[in-house]
Amino acid sequence: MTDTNRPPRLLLLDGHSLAYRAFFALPVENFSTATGQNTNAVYGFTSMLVNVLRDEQPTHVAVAFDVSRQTFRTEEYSEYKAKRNKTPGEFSSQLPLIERMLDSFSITYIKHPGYEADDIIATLVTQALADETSGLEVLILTGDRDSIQLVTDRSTVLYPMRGVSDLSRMTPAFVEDKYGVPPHRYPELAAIVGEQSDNLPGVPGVGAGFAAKWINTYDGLDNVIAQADKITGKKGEAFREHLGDVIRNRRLNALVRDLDLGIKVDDLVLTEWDRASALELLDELEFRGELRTRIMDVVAPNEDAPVEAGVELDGATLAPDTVGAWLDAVGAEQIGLSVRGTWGSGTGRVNGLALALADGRAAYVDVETLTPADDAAVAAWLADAARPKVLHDAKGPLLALAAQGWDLAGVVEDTALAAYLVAPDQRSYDLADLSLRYLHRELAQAGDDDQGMLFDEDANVARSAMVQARAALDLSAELAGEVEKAGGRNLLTEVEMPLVGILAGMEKTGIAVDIEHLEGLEAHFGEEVRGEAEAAYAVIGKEINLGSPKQLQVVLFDELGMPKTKRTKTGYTTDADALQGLFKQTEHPFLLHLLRHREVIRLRQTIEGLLKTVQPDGRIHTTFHQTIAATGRLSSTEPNLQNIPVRTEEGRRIRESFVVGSGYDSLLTADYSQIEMRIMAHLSEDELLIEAFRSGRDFHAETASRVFDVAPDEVTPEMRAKIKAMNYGLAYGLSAFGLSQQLGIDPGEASGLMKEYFETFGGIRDYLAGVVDEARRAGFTETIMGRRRYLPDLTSDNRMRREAAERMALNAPIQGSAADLIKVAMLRTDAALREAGLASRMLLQVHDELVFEVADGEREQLDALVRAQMAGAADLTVPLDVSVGTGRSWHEAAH
DNA sequence: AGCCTGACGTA
DNA sequence: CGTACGTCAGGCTA
Repeated sequence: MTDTNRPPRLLLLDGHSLAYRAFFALPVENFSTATGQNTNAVYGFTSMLVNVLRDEQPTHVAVAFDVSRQTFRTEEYSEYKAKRNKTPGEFSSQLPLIERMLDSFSITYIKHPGYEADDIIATLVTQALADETSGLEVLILTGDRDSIQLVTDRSTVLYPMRGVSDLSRMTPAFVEDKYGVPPHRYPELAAIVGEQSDNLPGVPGVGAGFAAKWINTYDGLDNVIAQADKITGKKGEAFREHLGDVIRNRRLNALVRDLDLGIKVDDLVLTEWDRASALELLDELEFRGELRTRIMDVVAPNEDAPVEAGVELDGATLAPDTVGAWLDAVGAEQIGLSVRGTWGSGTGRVNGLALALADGRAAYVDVETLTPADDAAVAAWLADAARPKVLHDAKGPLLALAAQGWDLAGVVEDTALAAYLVAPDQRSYDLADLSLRYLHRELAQAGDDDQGMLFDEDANVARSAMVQARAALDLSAELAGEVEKAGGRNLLTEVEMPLVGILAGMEKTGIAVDIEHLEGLEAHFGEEVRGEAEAAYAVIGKEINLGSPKQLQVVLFDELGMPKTKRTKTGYTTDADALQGLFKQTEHPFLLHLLRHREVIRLRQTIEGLLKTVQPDGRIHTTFHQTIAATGRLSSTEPNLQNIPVRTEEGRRIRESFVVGSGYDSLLTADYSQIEMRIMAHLSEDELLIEAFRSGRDFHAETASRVFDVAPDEVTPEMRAKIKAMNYGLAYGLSAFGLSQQLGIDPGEASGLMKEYFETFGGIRDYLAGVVDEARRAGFTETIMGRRRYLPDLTSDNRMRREAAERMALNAPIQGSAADLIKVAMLRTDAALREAGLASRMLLQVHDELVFEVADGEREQLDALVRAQMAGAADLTVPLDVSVGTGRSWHEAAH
């Protein structure tokens, strides 16, 4: 907890020297984003900064940077710092990122042409210490020893000892103890000894010990120089010989203390930081986990800064039998709702409900102590569509409430979905963040006594729930304009929000599992895992962990001397492709056992994972996430039912375990065929492609016949396979190299194939190029329904980043439009099921496929209904082809 | 314990 | 040097 009366403390950082240290301390290969931006220096610098902010609680902060290598020192002595390695580009590219990080923390950074960061720091220290009445303490965090001269009773240097975590606290006593001279004499000592890192040679053969002795004996370097002939021995001789160097060193290592920075210490007060832009940058840099949390915990708003009006919540836990009256008083006003409880795996419970209004009124309903009258009032209010409610992520609450026997209607805004449409790549509009901001303000306003209690006391469960309810309401207002601007209103109210109830239903229903069948498979594959492992050990004559790429590399490349495969960050890949390649070259039997071992252990793992998630009702209840995938797709977790094996025969046996539940007739699967290519045909308006789809014939064969200019019945399987790969790869931004890899043909042939393809389908070529151009211009891509994805990297100077963004720009409208389409299909199907009064139900969505459980006697009707609703989900220039199958299991229902 | 990496399953 | 996801085991660092 922060102390409002804490003493003023100025923290100064040498941005350049710290970042430079971090750059060499942290292995660059372990710190880079998916797009190739190195981040080790940003990471290390930020980590040091945040730790010091946390541990030292400064009130004022500034970061100084060097502008360039050219300073008055290099003018005076051209060799100054010349021995330093040429600054690597991997380092320089990170400096702007550090500046952006500081911007978002609202921390001032300062550069001054012709001078070094050290001089800026020295100037600020001098200013800060000049006013003796202010009581300002100074901390200097730097990796440059020149700053030791700035140490006084009121200013301390924090010097990183090794890596970026250990800081040595250099007080006057510490300096004197370590170097034998007081801080202000340190540069005199350094002048004699020299400074390797600045390429300032000192007196050969003279170390810190002798230098300190001379300085102390003669009272300062000036006197040592004046009485230089009194020093005897070889060292004295050397000193006299290198006197020029010493004098030059002393002149160069003196820090400039009177720069005109145009900034005062008072200007450096820490103010509230820009949370949204910080989060955005953390996302961009892919800083997750520990550092991210540390940043969020530490860089809190400062109480001295002007604070936005805190949330004024006038509310408490409602007394028995007063719930109805409270709700009546609210009437039809919009209300923020936060549900406390648990949900998932097909069940849930509610502990409490928090309600908040824009005018500050709030209430908490403790579900444990509800009277029957309260219960009825809550139930009626929740179910009343005319009482508008705002929630953040309504699906969980919906499930918890349903478990309690309560219906939820009148949800006018789900802020999690609104935020997703505004910023699908980010997690910036996080309700937890907004609530936390509010709680921090509450803490700042509350007395010191109850600060620590706010989070765990019972009353505070209610309090924080109400704050959260209010935060949802405020977030909704904050996002409203953004949603309009992003053109997402229609998607939000017509697609994403209505989908929530359907997903909740699917999760609650789950899918039945044949446990015995799964257990049989587990035993079967388990047997083979052991067999293959033994066979593999026998071949190489020892037992290793076959699941360890590290140990495998030793065996394959060192002991068996196989040719090196493609590089990974940590060595050479042992993935299935590479192992197959190695087998072709070496025919070593170990590889076959290893590959097979991988395959069966994976199958066994999948089965074990599934078995663990089967609930007491004999069904698996996945969780669908609606705000994860940047393109608009759903994702599925715990377990992921969108990646159940299907490609191999053995994999499909796992699909046999997903079966129709008791009381139902069968499973039905319905999927779109070539949905992405159809969308591409629609968006590109390529006549030939549209014609290919309208013909209703084998699409890949049809396109192959066009590309190779042969009659449809002369298309060979090879031709078809090549064009099929091309068709699928197009929407991903496939390169000639990638295509050649996949088809196992030479890059030249692949390149020729692509050229031929694009000449045949000119509309596709123009469309793909146009999509990227337009996205670069607008800053985002758009799907058929107007779902956006922002891609700022399209204008990046970094080729890797830019090209990665270009591939995303190619793919997002296509994958995203397909996502739009199947979401609409789900809504239409759900509505039609209800309209028709059918008991059949939707269970799963797998991107282009829906799985249903068919009620007795509804098979034909459901088949027709689903076909119609899926095919009619959009009106494209090409037909939407839907294939349907039914069977006892998911496998049998496939077609 | 928590995080990262490689490997691999799906559309 | 192909987009979008989630999960697992191994192994490193705290």
